[in-house]
Amino acid sequence: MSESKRELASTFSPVDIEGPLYDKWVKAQYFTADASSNKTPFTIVLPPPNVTGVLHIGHALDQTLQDCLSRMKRMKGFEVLWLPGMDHAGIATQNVVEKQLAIQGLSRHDLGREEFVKRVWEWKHESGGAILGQMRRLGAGVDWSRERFTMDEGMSRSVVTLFKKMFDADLIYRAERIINWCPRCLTALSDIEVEHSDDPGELVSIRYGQGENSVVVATTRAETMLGDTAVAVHPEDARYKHLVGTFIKVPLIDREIPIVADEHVDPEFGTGAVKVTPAHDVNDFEIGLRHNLANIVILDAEGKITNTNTVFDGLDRFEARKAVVEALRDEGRVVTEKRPYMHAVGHCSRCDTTVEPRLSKQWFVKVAPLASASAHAVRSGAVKIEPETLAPRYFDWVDNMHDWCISRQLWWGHRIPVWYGPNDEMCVVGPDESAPEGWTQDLDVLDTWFSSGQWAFSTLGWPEATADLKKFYPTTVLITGYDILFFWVVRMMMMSTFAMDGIPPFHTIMLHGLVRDQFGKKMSKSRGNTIDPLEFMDKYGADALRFTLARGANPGADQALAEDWVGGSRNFATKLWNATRFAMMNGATVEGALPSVDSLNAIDSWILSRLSETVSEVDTLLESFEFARACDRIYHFAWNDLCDWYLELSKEAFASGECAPTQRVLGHVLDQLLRLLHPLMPFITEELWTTLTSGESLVVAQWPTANPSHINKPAEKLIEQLQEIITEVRRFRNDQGIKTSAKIPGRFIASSEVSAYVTAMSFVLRLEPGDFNTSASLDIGDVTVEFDLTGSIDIPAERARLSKDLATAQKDLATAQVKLNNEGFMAKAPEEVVVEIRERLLKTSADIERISAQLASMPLA
RNA sequence: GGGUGCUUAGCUCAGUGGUAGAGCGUCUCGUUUACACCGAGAAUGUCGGGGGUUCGAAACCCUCAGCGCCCA
Repeated sequence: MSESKRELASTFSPVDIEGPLYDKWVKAQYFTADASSNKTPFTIVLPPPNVTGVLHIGHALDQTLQDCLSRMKRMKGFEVLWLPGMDHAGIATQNVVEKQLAIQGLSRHDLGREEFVKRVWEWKHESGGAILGQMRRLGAGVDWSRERFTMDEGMSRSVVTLFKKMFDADLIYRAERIINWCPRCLTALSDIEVEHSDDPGELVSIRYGQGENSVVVATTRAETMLGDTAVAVHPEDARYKHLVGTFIKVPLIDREIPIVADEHVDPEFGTGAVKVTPAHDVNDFEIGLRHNLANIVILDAEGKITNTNTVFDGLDRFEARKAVVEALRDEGRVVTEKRPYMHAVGHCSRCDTTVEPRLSKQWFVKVAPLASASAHAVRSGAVKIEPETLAPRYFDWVDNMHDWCISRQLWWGHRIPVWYGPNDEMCVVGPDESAPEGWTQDLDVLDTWFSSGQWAFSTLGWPEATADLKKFYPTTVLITGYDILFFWVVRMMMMSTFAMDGIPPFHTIMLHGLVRDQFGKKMSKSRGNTIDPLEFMDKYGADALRFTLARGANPGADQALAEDWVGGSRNFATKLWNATRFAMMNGATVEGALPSVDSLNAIDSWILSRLSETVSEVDTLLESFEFARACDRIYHFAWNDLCDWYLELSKEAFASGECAPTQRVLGHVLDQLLRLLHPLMPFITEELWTTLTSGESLVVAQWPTANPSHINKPAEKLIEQLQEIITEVRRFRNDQGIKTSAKIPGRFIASSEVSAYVTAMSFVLRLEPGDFNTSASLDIGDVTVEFDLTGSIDIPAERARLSKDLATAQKDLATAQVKLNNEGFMAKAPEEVVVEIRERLLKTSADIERISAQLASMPLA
């Protein structure tokens, strides 16, 4: 890959280098972790993407951050394991294959369960996991030798083992409850798979009963009245006290139902009386339990009215709703109708169908003990949430969790390891056990989260006591979006803590935000503002996309992303490319010892000082997950310090040939900078570094460390002075309309240390010293610059510039004076602040004097 | 309804007590042998409103307004 002294192409083309470099890294097995090493482990498990998914911009962000940390840790000498894989996404995957079958006019029932599952596996082998290839494009340095899938053999064993263990610990039970049912997917859903939105509906008030004993109830789901088994009022509600204990007739079906008193009825809502449909509403179900009400199921699995012996049987729930209201209106029972009436409606997170609360026998995880252990792990400090501002969200969730419905009426997934005997016996069958002859297995499968919740330990070989598990559990840090804190992170916490004898799955949970469009709006297909990371990688390179995402990643905060920003990062890559090219053309080298600090000029000393400061800052920032700020530091060091100033100030040395120390210093600075940037932009840094140093690979190179002996404040101060002088001269030239490229007669009159750098400055400023008659001069502090503008000086422009500077200085002076004249300030402000203000006063006074003199000596026109 | 976050330059965002910053965009000039995916220079903010604490507030406290997110 890296012949020494190879020249870099004049333009940088990401797509040409990225693929081959990634292949090189994988082939060299840099990403393969060694469980037998004695290095300190650093483990990250990749939040497993969905097997049906493609790489979206959120993955790109998530993986960029993980890759950045794991590459840095590898360079720091840790035994890094970043473990990849996918989950089997029960509903989503089944949907994909069912859609394919539908094209042939087939349903999964036509194939039968066994054949259908076989088809799903075939689909997975052929088309599943496109995202894994896309991760390679991004440069994700994961350990492919340890890739896992939630349905693979090892993980399946883990799932069955843990199910049994939890069952034996009374943490899993089967019960008839109201669950969220998707009438399209025909399966139960857990609470978190339901998304609520405020939708327009209709609030209908209906009169039950006759005359004085009638009661008006309000509902948005009129059709459920067919399943009503009570009317409930608040026990203290004077309006209804006399009716409690009496019976009333449900219209249309003429069923007699009791009027019951229940604390949970809100007397303020509607008329204060509510209809109770225990089989089709969670709250009503609770009321039903308290009052021994019958549960009458009036909707079938597909959401059609059933078993009511009315004309409504067979109607879809939404048609039935209209028809029921119509029939009630005909009977004069509709008191009021509010339309539109906004109310919260649950939707299936997979297909958006309105979810139906349904009474059904399902398997549940009893979460209370697990959730409290998970909460404790964070409260006790065993697990840290970054940024900690997001911890309250975590606690909100774990402290108020409902039992978790884990059974799904699907075919694709881990089949529940429970078998039933001929006389309603039941047993849980572990991995190496078999069910009694003639018994049949539960038809349902487990929620996908039940297996992905085990990701942190089952991927390492649990329940076997493997070397991986010993070396790499618990994992070091989990990096994921705050949006799945409740979905996945909490489940990992619960299941890991239980399975691994109380040891939580990670030391730190690092949460990042979501990627939004360039105006900060949420991306969605319907808005049409989605961003395809692959497209950006094609156009600007993976490094550019990564750097842009990392640069936007402020802790816990969402970030906006626009194509222009990615273009900007590409420009940064090109800048680095050209800077390295220029450096190599001028003999930059990493050979030999770095010259001793004392022997260096201030320019070389300064860049080494800035490098050390940058290395130290970036290291601290990355260790504390401050990706955005780390990127910013590197960007400004590379572009401003290195390219704008150091390279420019060194050009004179290169031109003169007296540049041996500078060649070595420049080689060192680039070497260190490329190392520092490698975790963020792995491809271009690798290409440049191997070319510059002939080293094997940055992936396994050592992470840079700050050198305290390189910190040189006097040199920094001096270079700042040079920068000020150069900037002032440039301003002057600009105001005088002199082209940047034009060489003009100019010389410095400087005492002090500055005088040693007048040649370098003259080179940068294109000033030619020599004998000439001064026609204009510029005072900058204690340095004067004289020019020969052959009489063509633009007086008004110069006067305007000086006047502006004068105004600024006068304003600064006034501010400083006010402070120093303030008794409170003088008495209470810390000494160093007072000193600072005094210095400011002196400097601005001197500036004012100088500028005033210049203005005074200037002709008026 | 409960909780929580945000409001700083045209846009997107940093900035947790001492003269307001970045990237992009805008304006002027410029093909100077690393780079026009560039260089030089410039403009732009009563830091959402009001009150308070403090010698000093974008930052701390109170309050109002607007926007967002999570949960019900």
